[in-house]
Amino acid sequence: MIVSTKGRYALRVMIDMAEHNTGEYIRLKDMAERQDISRKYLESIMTGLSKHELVESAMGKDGGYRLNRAPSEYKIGDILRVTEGDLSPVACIAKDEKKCEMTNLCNAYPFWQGLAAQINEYIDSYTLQDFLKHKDETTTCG
Amino acid sequence: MIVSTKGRYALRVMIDMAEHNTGEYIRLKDMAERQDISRKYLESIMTGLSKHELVESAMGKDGGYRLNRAPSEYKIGDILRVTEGDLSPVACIAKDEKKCEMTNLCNAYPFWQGLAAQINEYIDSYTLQDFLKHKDETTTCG
DNA sequence: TTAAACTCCTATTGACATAGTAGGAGTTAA
DNA sequence: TTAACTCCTACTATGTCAATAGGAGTTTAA
Repeated sequence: MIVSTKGRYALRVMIDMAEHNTGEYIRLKDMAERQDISRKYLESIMTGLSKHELVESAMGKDGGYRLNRAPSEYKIGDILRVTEGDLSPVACIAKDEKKCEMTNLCNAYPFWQGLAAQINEYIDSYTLQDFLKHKDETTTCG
Repeated sequence: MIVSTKGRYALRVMIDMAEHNTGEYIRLKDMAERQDISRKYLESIMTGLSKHELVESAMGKDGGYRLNRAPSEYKIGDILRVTEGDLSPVACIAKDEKKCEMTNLCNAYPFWQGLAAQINEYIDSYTLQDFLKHKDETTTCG
């Protein structure tokens, strides 16, 4: 599995935020309820998104999270890469993998690189805007 | 990770068999040594490939495994799907997954379906023939 | 006919990642 | 000052991965 629950939740929540994008901070509690995700678990996801500056957070009463930029400025790839850490389809491609000593011998290596490129190209070809209900009809998702 | 060690080994071994494709049965021991894979672990991989009729096996002395058809008749996707079982990039797309009750609500679902389609298209666009050293130069991998 | 060389089958194991849970400390606006 | 939040660290149950282990069954050649 290339994208875990965490990544799927992150995407859903970001869509949720785009749909409720009034400029006000959105309460974590509300997002958790709408998306049927445990409040505690969603917390850890939002912290990650916030640290990577995909969202802004505000503490205290009337605090919460809000988007940083227009929905069309969020590539889905950015959201997934931040929450998942690594989207490599195979271990021997992953960044933190100690360089596979068979790389030069392995006929399959370029094949895996090509697959990774395909995947990143796809997920970077959509933005949050594409997931909004009243979106531009010229782009359809999937 | 969409493709585990098992799938990568399976591909490497199938390439190995294509490179030593004389019509004779190839000893598991030899493949394991050439590819630096544990004999016992490779056993379980070969059993799977054999059960799905991607290779033929012969027991007893001078037994082993051999390809069933020409290297150009093996789509990489077939090899990977058989050994990995499921290549879905996300759990909510997987065949054996109990149907996600949010499917109709979830704006992201078609996006994931599209990603799965991309991946399958890519891995089905190559065959074992593309990995042979003296291959036709018009197709290059990766 | 016997034994070598192989495939085939069913556990078992250690390591790691996933998907949360738990509890509380810190922050801010009303 | 207190309610309602975010933020932080640690813990746990479950499952999958990547093997390993041991032996049963099969076939061919000497």
